[in-house]
Amino acid sequence: MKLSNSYFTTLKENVKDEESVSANLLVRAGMIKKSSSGIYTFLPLGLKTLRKIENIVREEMNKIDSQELVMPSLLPEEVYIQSGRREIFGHDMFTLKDRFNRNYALGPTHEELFVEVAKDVIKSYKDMPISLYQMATKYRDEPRSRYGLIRTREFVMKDAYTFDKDLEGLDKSYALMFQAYKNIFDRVGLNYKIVKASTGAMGGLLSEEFQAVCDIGEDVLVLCDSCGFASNIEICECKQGEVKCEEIKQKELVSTPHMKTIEEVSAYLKVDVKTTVKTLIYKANDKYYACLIRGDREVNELKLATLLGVNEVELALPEEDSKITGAEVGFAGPIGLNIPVIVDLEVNTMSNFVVGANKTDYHFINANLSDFDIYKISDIRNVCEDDCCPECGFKLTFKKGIEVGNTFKLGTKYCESLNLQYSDQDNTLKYPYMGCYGIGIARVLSAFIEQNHDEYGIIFSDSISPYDIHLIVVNNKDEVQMKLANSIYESLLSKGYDVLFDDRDVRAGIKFSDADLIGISKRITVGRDAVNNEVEYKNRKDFESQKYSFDQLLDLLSEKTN
RNA sequence: CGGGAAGUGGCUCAACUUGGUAGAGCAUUUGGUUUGGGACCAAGGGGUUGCAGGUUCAAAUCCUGUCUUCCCGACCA
Repeated sequence: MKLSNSYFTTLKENVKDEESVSANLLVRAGMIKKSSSGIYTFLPLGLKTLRKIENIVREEMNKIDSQELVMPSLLPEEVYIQSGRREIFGHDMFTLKDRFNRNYALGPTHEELFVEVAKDVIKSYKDMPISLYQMATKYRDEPRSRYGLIRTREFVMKDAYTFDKDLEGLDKSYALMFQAYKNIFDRVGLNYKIVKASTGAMGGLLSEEFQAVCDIGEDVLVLCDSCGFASNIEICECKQGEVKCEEIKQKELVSTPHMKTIEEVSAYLKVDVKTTVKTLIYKANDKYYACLIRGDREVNELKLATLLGVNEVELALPEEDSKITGAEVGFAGPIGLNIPVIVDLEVNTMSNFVVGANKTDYHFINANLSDFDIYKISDIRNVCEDDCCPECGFKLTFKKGIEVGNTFKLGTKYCESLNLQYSDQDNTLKYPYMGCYGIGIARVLSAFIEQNHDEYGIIFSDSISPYDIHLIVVNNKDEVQMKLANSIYESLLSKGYDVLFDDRDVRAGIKFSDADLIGISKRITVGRDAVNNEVEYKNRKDFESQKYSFDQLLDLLSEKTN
């Protein structure tokens, strides 16, 4: 592609309606353009890059004999009502009506349709395993779009689904897909971690996430360098010692005027935050529970919801809190409370601690577990960096991650709710075991840029660089340079390289800066050495370029490709 | 949905506090000088100041409403 006559636009400065590095670089490099919040146009250069990622994904899917198809985005709302997921998605689902007032939805995910498609071919145990995938646009009405392409309301996802006759088959299909995912992210060149995660609204037996390590990531990854343990914080178990001091003291009511937060209370009483216990009132299915965790910890709502067997829990509103405790918010405590009290495992090891007294401006000191009734004792807090690895007891490290891929062992859940059965060898009807596997294509692109850029722009890997080679002619009015550059361009094209040829009539500095910004992995510069039939070559990530004759360069390129 | 910030030419911003009818840099057009890291000189073009009301002789500026975007939180297969 010759730049002089193509759609190409770059910006010198960051734009004001993007904050993240990747979104700014994508906009400045002329790859994307915001249409509205969380909705973007992919411009030619951006689309080309996206296609590179898609093609890697396609190749790896095809390699494991997964077959591609495409589902519609516009679907009757009924599809989700039948599977019971209309309610689960709630406001996350875009819905609309057609001219006959029929209800439609823009598909947020496609398990239901894949089951319908699978029904047509799965009649017998002999018909499995089956593996299908698509690259399709998903629509989710996110309450808050964020970080450019990382959290959008319309996005392309590769989603794959496997159907097996039994759990053993699912394990095999899952392992194949899992390896394909590793291949994909390795080929892209992403720095990623695989962590255990919640099965969440998908339900199912196992969920693992492929997380691109990145400071703006929205997930917290809990990692152990010693044994390789890796988990999303949302489901990471807290390893808890049993050591407990004697309950030697009697509880004592003390005045703590206006001290509402744990920090204020511990500072006022001059005690370590670690000797305080906070009481949080949660609501689950309209019932209230008091949750006790150490003052400096935070409740893991997923663990709490799982413990109570509900889909979600929410913190009680201040007025509800006050009604239950009889005190202002900030003074809740377990003693004398008439709702069930759930004690975190860690609190179970504490004694002689500080808690709220259910009386405004008062706390108890030297309170103990024997001072109140306990409904349940369970792990309900988030793991912290001072905790030990639940597997091997070694020190944990925390990292932030962007979820770029997710693999689920769903089990028979969807096949049951959507009634997909097959005849097994013993002539009984059974439900297939399903797996589902997603990759957010544009998220991969954004996460990659977050990880691979410098002060000048993007630094693409060879594998997802929009073009193989960026060819610059320093002075397009210089006949010698232009002639050499043109012959190199033609020659590279004929050898199958995809080349972006900057033949614009602009100053060299502009060409170099644009090249740095858009980040094509390899660069050939035709300049003053053209008279000696020499050109310069460098990788985007290198500082210095090297001089080569074109023939030498061709050899070099083919070596690198092979 | 709560809290915060911001909407002024294609982009980044100034003028707003203290009302007087919009300005700079970049981009763009023309001419000239330049030509290996975002050049310089000269001359142009381009804006109903997000939108709608209100106050006023007069509104980018003050008031009210509304829309949009970003950030923090809530939420998130």
